[in-house]
Amino acid sequence: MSHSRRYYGQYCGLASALDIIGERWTLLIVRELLLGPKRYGELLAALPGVGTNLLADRLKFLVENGVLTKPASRDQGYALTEIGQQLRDPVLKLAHWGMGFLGQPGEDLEVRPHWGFLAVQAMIDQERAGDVDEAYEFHVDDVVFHIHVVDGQAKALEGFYEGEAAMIARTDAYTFVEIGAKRLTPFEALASGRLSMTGDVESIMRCSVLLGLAAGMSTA
Amino acid sequence: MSHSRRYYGQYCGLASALDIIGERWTLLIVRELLLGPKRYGELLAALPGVGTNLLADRLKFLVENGVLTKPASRDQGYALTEIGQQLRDPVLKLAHWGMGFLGQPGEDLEVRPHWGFLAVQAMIDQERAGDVDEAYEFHVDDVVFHIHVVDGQAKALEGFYEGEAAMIARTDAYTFVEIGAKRLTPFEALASGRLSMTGDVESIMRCSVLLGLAAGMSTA
DNA sequence: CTGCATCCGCCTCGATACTG
DNA sequence: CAGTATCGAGGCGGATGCAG
Repeated sequence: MSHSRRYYGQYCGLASALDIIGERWTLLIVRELLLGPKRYGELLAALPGVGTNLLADRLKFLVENGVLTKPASRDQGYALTEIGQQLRDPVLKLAHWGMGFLGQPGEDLEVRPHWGFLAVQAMIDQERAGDVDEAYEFHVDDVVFHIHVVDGQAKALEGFYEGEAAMIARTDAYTFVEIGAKRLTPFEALASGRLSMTGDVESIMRCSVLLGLAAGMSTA
Repeated sequence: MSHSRRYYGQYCGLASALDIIGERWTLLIVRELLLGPKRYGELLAALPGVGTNLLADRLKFLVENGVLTKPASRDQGYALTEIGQQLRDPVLKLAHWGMGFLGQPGEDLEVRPHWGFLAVQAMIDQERAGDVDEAYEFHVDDVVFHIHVVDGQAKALEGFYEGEAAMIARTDAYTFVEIGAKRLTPFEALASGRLSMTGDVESIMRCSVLLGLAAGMSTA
């Protein structure tokens, strides 16, 4: 029973938030669960380097504090509660901010295709959602997700779009994140064959604008 | 000389962000600097419990990574860079989320009046900014700040409003944060004399709505 | 085999003392 | 006033053990 966890002891919202999700690994656990419920083993696999005890501790603590729910049955997983889901917005904002610090692709950095799904959610600038009804589909390695723009609102969803996507982009996880980090422009990725896109040119432009990738391309 | 700091080693925006601002105390340092430049000693005073060496380490690291600038002259302080300022949004979102976890006022919890300024910024829901041009002034202990709503945009600013505020609220730091945490309604605070308000009733209502405090009051 | 608890070496943290 | 040096305590990471 590990009592006497380190608290900041400040009557302030931020300090209070950090008392819950400020410890090492915690927000990365949340990141994984933002993409859907996951079992203990799946989390362990998605978080290389985490200690098994530490993961168990974090999960217990988050359950106790109403951020997560325990697996209901054997074949389910930990899931975010309503309160936990409310971390989506701040986490995406942090992720967006952090993209500017992504280092060299290099060596021992882990990449997972489904992180691309989070990257896209982080990159979406709702203010730039045009007044159209169309979808952009992304195939990152073996993971598929899409953005559906309708009524001036852009939503990111897992899986294929139920209908015909106005654009389909195919790439690998590494290239995808690299584009998000603006270490690589979509144009360069296309030219080097690491990215392929099909669809309407104007749709591609609208998608680029939506994701803040339009710099360096001809302005629409 | 910080050797071999702990990194997550994931090619992901969130992990990358946490490599920069994920360590203990770092986001609280950012919180303080969001309210303006501060010197080493001021930070030390605003962060009870932080070690002097740790504060120095964090500051050096944040400067090296372009989040902060060193004090330009002796009588200035550390300041956020452009990149550092971009943490405002995610930090405010986190602070807002964390208000739900604020514990009992109790005993040894530190409170600072200027945290109320951050709390207000975190509570503002821009979507609910009405189509008016008015300001709400807050006097929290000896700290004064105000919200100015104009063109459907609400801005929080330090100091007095240059003009006549449509509402003036006076309270102490503890009560203020307690209201933000929704452990206390403005109505209860008024009744117990811990909060006093002057101004137009409709303006007070609009301010309450803007800050998400209208629940339990008559809907406008 | 999955899900977690226990143990241990190491590194970070927090407090104090010290220096420019 | 603004940091640096040092050291005990405890959180972290990896290996291992154990129950369902």
